[in-house]
Amino acid sequence: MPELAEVDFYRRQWDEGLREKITQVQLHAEKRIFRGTNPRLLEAVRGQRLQSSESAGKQMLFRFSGEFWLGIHLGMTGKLSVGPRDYTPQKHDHLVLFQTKRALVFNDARQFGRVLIHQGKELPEWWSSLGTSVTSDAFTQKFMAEFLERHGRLAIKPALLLQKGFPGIGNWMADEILWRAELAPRRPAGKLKPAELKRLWKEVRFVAREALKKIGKDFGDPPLHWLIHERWKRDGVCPKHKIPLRKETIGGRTTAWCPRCQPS
DNA sequence: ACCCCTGTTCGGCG
DNA sequence: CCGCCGAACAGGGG
Repeated sequence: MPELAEVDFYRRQWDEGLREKITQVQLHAEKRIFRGTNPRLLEAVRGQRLQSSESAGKQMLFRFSGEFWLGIHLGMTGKLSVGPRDYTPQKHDHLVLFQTKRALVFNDARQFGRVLIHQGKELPEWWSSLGTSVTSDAFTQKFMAEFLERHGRLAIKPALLLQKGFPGIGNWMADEILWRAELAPRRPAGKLKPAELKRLWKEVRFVAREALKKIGKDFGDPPLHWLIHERWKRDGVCPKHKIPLRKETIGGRTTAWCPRCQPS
């Protein structure tokens, strides 16, 4: 499920446990979710305090005392939650960090997500090598255009899903952005005119900011007139024209768009 | 039973 | 070596 704003929402769930010690660690060490890392390292998090958390795109980073870093990616079905101190871990709770007053729970049924553990003074490499946040000052129209140029033959829809260039943008946000920018999803990324690039850049930032505001805080609903409310309906219509949306697989992902707003 | 899925990664191909 | 595509991953829900 989670894209930019949902990821940030889930990250905040564990904030309740900031500054408090981990008293016990339960995990499913053999699960795919720990691929590429050593789950045994996590045992040593017992006795350490959760110090801070942040998110970047679809990635989250939790910092613990003792120079421990925990990275989490939620994949398609991952979520973070808080349970009571006597919480009983469920089938897909692959990592549960107990504190005196609560349990910090990571659940992921499909295990497309990932947990990474790192110990050391420096930020882990997998964190520092992430792309430039789409809401930052560094994400300029020029910066975006140069990225699209490097993937010039790729359709704009799958280009928006490249996390190196658009960290946090996922399937629904990409469709929302293209609909608002009035760009057909199959347009080659490298062939947008200056005015189109400007609209795209504006809407990338608008949709990201607005989603963070509405969803990131309390998982509220996206604004009423947004495409997201129509895109998964069987008979979804353009919020603006009320005509049926087109739906096709583009770059392996279901894509919905309005043929009138977004002409080829 | 069958088909869908807000995500990444890897192998094959050009 | 680079970039793109489809399949695979694993499970739940309609």
